[in-house]
Amino acid sequence: MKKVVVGLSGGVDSSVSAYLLKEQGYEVIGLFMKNWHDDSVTISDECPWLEDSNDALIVAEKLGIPFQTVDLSEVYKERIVDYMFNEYEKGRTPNPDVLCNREIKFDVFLKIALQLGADFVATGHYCRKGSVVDKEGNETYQLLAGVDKNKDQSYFLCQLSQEQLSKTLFPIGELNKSEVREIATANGLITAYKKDSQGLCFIGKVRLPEFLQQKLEPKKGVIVEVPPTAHHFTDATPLNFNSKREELAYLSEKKVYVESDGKVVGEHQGAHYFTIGQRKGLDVGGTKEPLFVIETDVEKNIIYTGQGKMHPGLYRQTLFVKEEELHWVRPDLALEADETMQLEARIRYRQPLQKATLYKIESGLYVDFENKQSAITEGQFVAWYSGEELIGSGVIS
RNA sequence: GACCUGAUAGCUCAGUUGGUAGAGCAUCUCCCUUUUAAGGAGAGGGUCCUGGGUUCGAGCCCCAGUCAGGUCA
Repeated sequence: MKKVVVGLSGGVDSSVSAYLLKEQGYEVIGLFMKNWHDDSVTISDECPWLEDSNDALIVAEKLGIPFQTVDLSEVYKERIVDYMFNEYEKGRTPNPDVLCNREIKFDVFLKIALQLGADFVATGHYCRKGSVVDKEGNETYQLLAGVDKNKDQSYFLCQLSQEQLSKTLFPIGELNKSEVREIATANGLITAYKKDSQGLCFIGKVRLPEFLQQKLEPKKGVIVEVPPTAHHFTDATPLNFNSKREELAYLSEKKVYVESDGKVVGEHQGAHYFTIGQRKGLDVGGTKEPLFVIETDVEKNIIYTGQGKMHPGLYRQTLFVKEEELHWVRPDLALEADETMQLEARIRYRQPLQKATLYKIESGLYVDFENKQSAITEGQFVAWYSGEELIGSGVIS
């Protein structure tokens, strides 16, 4: 009998995952990860992890499976929280949950599971695992979107490797959320109607500026509004490029603003608390349309904004991923320099997939979108899909 | 120095023939969402520059003043 360790979070998804595995005849062990216990930074008043671990325990008892708790908060802080601070300090906008999957759930946690003698780990993610076998008989695993299109969480797993996928099961990937709740209800799992978790996994909902102030000191700077008539947007694009590379390099360039490109419209408490595309929190009124952040300069501590959702500063057609920040879930499909691939991609969770063309060069990969994208943000992950399959991902430069 | 225009929510402004005020933006809350954002819905918020006067009643009319911008000598 194959042995599976399920990460029981105290939510309905992982509860049902455990139930399904048991039904399928696996020997199931429930393991609760405690990764954070500083409640001072969370918005919710209670002590969420205590309640969650308790729910996880009750579910495990109901299912009659062994249950343990592991405290991974030390390594979580090192690999996730510190990474967050570092990224924000550099003016980038990290995605801690993508890292959490790569570094914690499918690394540290996976290793613990293997030490417990498990053949697999399982989670309550809405995604599926498939596989293809080549002529020599080598099996390559596929990361597929969850059947529930509204809940598909494949994006958060975009950094997983073949090694990690090989030891992973996603029991609820074929189900819709409503079906998951039905199963939970039908089997008397107390998590059946528990509200979906939100915010940073394990930490919960935080007010980001307050959270970041633990490490990043506030410092006053100016907010500049750049008019749509600024030269950055009106300069004619060169028509003749010597090569596709040159064109992509041009299209992927970030605009560089200086204070005199616009007028000072307000003051902020630190450019590193803001991200591109952000509207709330600028505290600048008096405009006809809302102001959106089009760029942050953490060196000079200036926030550049543009008026209206359609401001040209918000849009870019092409982005670049550095070679060292490029990851192929399907290494067998990895591009060689000068190769291209037409598929679809997204630059944030739940964004509808966008038609794009990948273009590989020695130093990295261009993702060239058919339509210009709003708020392409450094530090976030771009993930590309062929149909339902997530092929690869990378950090946006 | 004279004249003109303006002074209304945190900001930018609208306010009909005088009947105790509105819109956008901002802010807050909620919804959505296992990142950051975005998005959706709601809410709060005004000595209508000050002081007089006319009127049953003034943000709107009259007078004086203060401040801001402009024009002319």
